[in-house]
Amino acid sequence: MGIKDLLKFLKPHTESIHIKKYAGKRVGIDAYSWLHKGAYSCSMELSLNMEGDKKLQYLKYFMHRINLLRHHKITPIVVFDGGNIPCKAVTQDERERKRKANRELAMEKLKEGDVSAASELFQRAVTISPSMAHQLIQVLRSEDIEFVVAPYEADAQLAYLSSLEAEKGGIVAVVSEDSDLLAYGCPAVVFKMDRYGNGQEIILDKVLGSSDRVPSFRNFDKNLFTGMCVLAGCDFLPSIPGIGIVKAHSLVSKYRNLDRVLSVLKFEKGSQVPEQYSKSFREAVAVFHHAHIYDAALKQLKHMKPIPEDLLKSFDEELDFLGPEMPQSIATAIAEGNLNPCTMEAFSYFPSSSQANSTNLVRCDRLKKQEKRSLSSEDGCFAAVTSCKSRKDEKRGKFSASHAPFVVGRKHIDGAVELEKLKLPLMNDCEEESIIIIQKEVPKLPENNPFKKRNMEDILLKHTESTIKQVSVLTETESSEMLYPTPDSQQSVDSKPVKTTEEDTSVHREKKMKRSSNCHSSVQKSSILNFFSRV
DNA sequence: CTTCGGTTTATAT
DNA sequence: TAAACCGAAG
Ligand SMILES: [Mn+2]
Repeated sequence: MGIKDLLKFLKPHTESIHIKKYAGKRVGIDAYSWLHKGAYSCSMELSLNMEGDKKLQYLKYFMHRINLLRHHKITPIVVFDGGNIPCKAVTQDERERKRKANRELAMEKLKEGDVSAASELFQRAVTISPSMAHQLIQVLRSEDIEFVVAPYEADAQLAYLSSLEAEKGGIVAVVSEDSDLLAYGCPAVVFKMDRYGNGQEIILDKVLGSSDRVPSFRNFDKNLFTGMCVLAGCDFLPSIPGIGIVKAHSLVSKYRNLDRVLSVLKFEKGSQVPEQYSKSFREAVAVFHHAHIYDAALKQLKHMKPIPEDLLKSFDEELDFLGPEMPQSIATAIAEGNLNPCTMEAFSYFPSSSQANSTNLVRCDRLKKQEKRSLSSEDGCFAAVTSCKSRKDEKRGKFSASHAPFVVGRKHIDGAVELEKLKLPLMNDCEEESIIIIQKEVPKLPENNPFKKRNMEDILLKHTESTIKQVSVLTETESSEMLYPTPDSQQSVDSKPVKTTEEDTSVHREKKMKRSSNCHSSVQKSSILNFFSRV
């Protein structure tokens, strides 16, 4: 989980700041850290997919913070985690195992009638499902907030954005809880930002350049710093037994060269050093430098930093540990929030059960060209569209033409979902991989199924009436000083909804519509605005 | 002092 | 997505 003990170790190098120091700047947001925090306020509702809007409180939490930044004239860029990176698999499996255990315990307690014990356990079982992330994405779209879904780790994407000029979509700082960002070389990170905008800032160059603070990083460059992080133990590679952040730091400062540190370690620790350690070590460092990220200008997958020829050779041209490459169309569909990066299913507009994300309509599968994997037929799948390269293979396997009751191509799939909507220009990506779109049978839900009833549109429609008259000042940047007090003036922040007269309300509404006049349905938009303005 | 392995917290009323 | 915390052992 991040770099073990790094933040504690860097405590002397942190500075308490208020986020308003980034006024006028573009700042990256590590979406999952706020999503997780927000989910705590409604973990049971989410886990059980209960009726009502309480399970949407995580969205309100998130937007509250977004509005805090906007109030201070900061432009937030929200970055989501994407697919799972192979070398992190063990870390993630362990997390999921614990979550499931807690969830089952919670269900037991619930059966026993012990609600408070259950809800405590549900808190430990919270997961941010892709569906939840997608609901947030829809709100961000409606609020014209920039966002991007990273192909793999958000950390890497944020570090990449930090290396760009603002004009090219870059950011000057990142708000996150994750120490990995420093290992990725992020120049400025704000940790532990609270609801008032107070946080702990670490400037990497200050850390490396400072001469008077302890621990000292004299003679460290970013590469050595990253090496120290890996030695201390990271998500990709556990540390050698007995090595923590302190020893990692002293080894690196003593030898000022990672290869030398490794050979010293092998000599001193002997058999305690795993056989594969130095290879894994080099790979982990390479992830921090060359992870796969999305280049929004080129609209394609790239390495965070280009991989030098000799480094590539030293890995025998095998970069599988970075996660598979993907065609431009897929990377873009993921980045723009149209494709679930874990399942490769298209997001359906209507969220289903937020925790069990099972009713998406379309699935997009990638098959390596060479791979002779037989197309396993998932129950309920009945149709496929293939890209041009493999179209001749259509008769292959279970996906014969007779199973495909729709046009092969980009137009329509059986009338249910238009491919256009998915922004998947399938025909462009034939060399690398073939792409298969599978349509699942639309699940037949009973009329009283709560999953079906509770979708975003219902909720928004339902609340349009009640909220339209009660516009709070949360989305208004002018008169909201009292809601976002600066540290010195932060007494009563009980942000009660500001009662407005009918007159005021319509004025507010008009303002909002004007602001978003360039876009589609302003009715729905303003209902979303109002919904997340409610207090 | 440092590392290790476990548990608890993160919300908001 | 994680860090913080705490007692025990090296
Ligand atoms: Mn991370």
